[in-house]
Amino acid sequence: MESIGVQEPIDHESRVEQGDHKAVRLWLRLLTCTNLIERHLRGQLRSEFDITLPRFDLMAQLARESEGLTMGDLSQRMMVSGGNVSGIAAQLESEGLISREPVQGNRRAFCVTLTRAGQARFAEMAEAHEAWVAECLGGLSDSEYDHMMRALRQIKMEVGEVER
Amino acid sequence: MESIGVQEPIDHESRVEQGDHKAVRLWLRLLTCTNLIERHLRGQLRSEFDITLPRFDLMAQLARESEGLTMGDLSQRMMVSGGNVSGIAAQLESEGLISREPVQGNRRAFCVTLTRAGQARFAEMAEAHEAWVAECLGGLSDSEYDHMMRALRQIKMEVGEVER
DNA sequence: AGCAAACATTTTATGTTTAAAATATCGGTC
DNA sequence: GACCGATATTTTAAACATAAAATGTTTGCT
Repeated sequence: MESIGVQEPIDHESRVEQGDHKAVRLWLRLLTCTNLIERHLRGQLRSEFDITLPRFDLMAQLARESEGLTMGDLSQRMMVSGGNVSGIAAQLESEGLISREPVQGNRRAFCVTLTRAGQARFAEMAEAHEAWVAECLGGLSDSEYDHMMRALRQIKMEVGEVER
Repeated sequence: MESIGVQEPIDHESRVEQGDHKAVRLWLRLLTCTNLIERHLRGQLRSEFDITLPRFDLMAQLARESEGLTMGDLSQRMMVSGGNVSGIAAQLESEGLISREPVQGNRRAFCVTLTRAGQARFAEMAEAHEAWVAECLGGLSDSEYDHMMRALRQIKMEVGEVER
């Protein structure tokens, strides 16, 4: 016997119905797109570099700050909980890709930086990552790109206001 | 002592630098927005209804299909693995919000439906959920909304092509 | 009928993520 | 200098997520 529901390929967005309002429809499409891209990147990182997306993300933060970042900085920038960063950083440290050194004057904090090996490894990955993202998003025209950027900036602001 | 990096509010997008290309910049902004909204909804569902987002999502699928869905249908529509659905469904079932009954003619499959209690509970939550989403996305003009919807559809198609 | 392949689901092992509690440090106040 | 609230991090427990193996069912083929 067949599956009970529809047979076509289905995702968050396809199942929207009449009763749903515009905002919800947009939200589900946004969620679907982001999930699809994230899943793609995750798979590529795994198959090409045997690394997870969170680990790559942590290294990306450090690559942009040669001075290093504290655990709290990383938590904020990666938008994940502090406990999560602890775990991810522990793994990267054991692989020799990052180092955590005490901050003089504040014994609570660590200064996390990419090791030389980490820098080299990240450089490889970043190039591939950028190409993968371009495959997904590079097809937009300049105008579409600008519209998206503008709309997303506004959305970000509104969520920020709602949250307080 | 202060945090090592910048002091301003920071997220995925703010830390983009010159070297990054357009596609990456758009991707990070997309990711930031989706994460912010998802986090907001997750928190609201938790504080207002003491339910998690995955459980809400599963119930939302069922609410749209009064005939019920199989576990496989749910897995496809929620875009998560089958094993994951098993766990989430088990919890909802133990709370009496969904029921799983055998499908006549196919003893492998279950037909999962919302119980009467589940329907009532979901109706409350859906109304609040829609309002929360509207708070986040309702500020866009019709034109911006249309642009977003169109661009996202195209992105979805391109990712689909890349994936094969 | 017998058998292989596909299907629907659950189980298992592993890993991620969060919120909250625990630990330790810092800064200021009295 | 002792206390208290804020800060930085780690640990813990529970939920979530995946892939892969296991279980049982169905379908098609000979």
